[in-house]
Amino acid sequence: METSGGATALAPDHATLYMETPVPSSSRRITLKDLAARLDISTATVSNAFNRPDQLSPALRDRILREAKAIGYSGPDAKARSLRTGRSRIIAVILAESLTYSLNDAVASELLSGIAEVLDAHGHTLLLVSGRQHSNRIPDSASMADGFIVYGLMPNLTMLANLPPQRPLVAVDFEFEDCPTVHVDNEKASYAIACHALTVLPQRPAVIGLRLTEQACNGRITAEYRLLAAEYTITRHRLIGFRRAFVERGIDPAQVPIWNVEENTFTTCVPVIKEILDLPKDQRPDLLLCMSDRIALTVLTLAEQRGLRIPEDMRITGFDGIAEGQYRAPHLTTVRQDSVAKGRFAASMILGKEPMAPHWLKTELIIGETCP
Amino acid sequence: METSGGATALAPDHATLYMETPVPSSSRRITLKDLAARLDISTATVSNAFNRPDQLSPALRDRILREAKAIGYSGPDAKARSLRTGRSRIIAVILAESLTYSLNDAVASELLSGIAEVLDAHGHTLLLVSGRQHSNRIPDSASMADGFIVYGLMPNLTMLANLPPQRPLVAVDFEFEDCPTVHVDNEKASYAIACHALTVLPQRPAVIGLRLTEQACNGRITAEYRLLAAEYTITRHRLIGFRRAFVERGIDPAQVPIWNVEENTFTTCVPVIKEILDLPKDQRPDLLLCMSDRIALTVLTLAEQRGLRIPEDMRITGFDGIAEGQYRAPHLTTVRQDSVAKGRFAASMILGKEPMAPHWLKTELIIGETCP
DNA sequence: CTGAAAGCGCTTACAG
DNA sequence: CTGAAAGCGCTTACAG
Repeated sequence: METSGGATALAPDHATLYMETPVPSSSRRITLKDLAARLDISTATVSNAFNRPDQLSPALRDRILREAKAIGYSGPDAKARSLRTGRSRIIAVILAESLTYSLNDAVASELLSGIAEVLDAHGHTLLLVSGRQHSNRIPDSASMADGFIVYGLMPNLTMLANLPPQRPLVAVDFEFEDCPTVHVDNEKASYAIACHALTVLPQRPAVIGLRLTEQACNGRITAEYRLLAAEYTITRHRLIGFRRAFVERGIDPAQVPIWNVEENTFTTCVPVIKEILDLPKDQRPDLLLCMSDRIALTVLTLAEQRGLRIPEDMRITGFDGIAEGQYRAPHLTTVRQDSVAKGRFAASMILGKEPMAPHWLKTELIIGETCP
Repeated sequence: METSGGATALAPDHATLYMETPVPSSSRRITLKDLAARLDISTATVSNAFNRPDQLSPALRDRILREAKAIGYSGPDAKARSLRTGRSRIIAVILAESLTYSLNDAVASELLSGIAEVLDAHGHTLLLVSGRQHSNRIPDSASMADGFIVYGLMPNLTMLANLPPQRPLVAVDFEFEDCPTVHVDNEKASYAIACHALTVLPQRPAVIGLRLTEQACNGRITAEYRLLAAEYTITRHRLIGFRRAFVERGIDPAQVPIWNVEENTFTTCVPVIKEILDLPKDQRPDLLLCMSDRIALTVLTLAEQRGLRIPEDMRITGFDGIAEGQYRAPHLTTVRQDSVAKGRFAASMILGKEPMAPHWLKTELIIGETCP
């Protein structure tokens, strides 16, 4: 008598039972073929029972489903099905940042929510991939995806070039070759918020940027730093918008100091902001245009701790319009970009519900008390 | 001459080229078999070139890889491989809450970070599934996963019963049959923080709980509500811990009012907290034990807006120890549970790096200025 | 309404 | 070090 692999110590006792009834032993997975054999019908019919109810009589279908339940067959194997049909019903989201950062960042989380919502509504599922740790290719398992949504400019574009061919690819917030992009007009939005902020003419305006420089710079951007070209970072577009507004108001952009933070997190922002807030009063900016809400909110927190009055002592603007900015008083003056909508749209494109074409979402100026 | 589907307008010009060299036309996907045929070697050897470098000479392998690149073959198809090997290298995380909630909740995000980090380090990938929308079974695509991490008690446990058999399952923060759980001792942690809070004896202690009742209740829990049994919610354990501390300090728990919120979000908490803060001064609690940091932080924000002094007018404690609670002054007094570590451990178990056995993580009392 | 047969693209003993 | 062959579990024209 052969023993089947994985049998427990009890197996021998049940051997005769197994010999009489051809139920596959618990060690082997039950397949559609087993089910067909037990019912003495073709595998095609069993397959139809699960996938095309209209292709067989209700009575037969019922018998099949009942028997499936009885022998513990939980439906066609997804791996086999995906090979056969060529589709996995999985969409991969490739994040330019680390997963840890992305999952804890409000903007990325909102984007993912929007994507997940649409995928879910269409029976698809979301696979999370970081573009950071893996150098040249996504992990093997991710290449099962039917399509790819790429969020943010990857440090290494060869990963995108190595994606399995002929599968849809949508870029979010950056341009990549001729693949369609979902994004907002960062320059226009920044120009708008700067124009609003400059209706009250500041004595000492300043900017806190996000990853603006070629070499890492967590602090004031001095002459020795070179700014990234606009195709490498959306924040460069925001800077262009700010500068255009400065010029229009008769302020020489070259005279406006720019600080930079390397990562959009509380921890990374704190030292830079402290440096600014601890400046002597006559050098401390009275207007701070921040390139994200996370930065602006951190300014707000630290400024309050120092007893600064907002907006009397310092006017502050953000960018993004995350929920947290509206949770507290004073409310943040900011530009809202609807990241959930961005995600929804990208997902709709990948699923073919929207044409694969560049798409711009509108932004909205939100005037709060930090810069009325 | 046959035209191949998907050919561009230029194709006819290249027809003779295609006829001379048997490169698969661009319309058909290139397979390992094609590559083997072109090199006149077996598919086994090509497969080995990608999967088992030690099984063939470096020279041959090099030739294979070079030719692969030349014809645009980007490696073995993941779908076929997963069928053949039986493994997908995908781990599904099933979230009891909606994806939108989970992605925007700090505790869930930290858990996911921890999971992603470990999966990534072992070449696995994370599939996100919500346990909410789908009634009885996970979406088909999710059943490709090699293992399942389930976070939080599902509204419908039959989904877990319908998971493909014989694949590892780890529960986080709840108990499910005999599958291993990663969790913290909520009762003990709550007892500890309540003991700390009660070292200063309050006049009017109160509790803000999270989903404590059988029927939805967003407000004060009155006699008509029944509390959920402890097996249905971890917050019930937290309440038990609080009550034990009350009793020890000579406070009758039945005299301590309990408010409840239905969801751990700013928006849902606000009306409940306003109700409490707007109580006449002599009825307003002077100690508020909150069952999450999100609740406690919202109390803090709204209390400050009303000009209440924290902790003089009201002492506040939280639960979870999310980063946001330490970003602002006053710092939150809370219990830190290391959700990242929880995620790491659950992922390690699923991958077989840790024994599949119940695991308790320690918690840590953090004493901030909201309840010194 | 049902079934026989081919084949999706790979990996893996196994033999040489 | 290399190759011939089986087969993972399904779905899909196609024929009846």
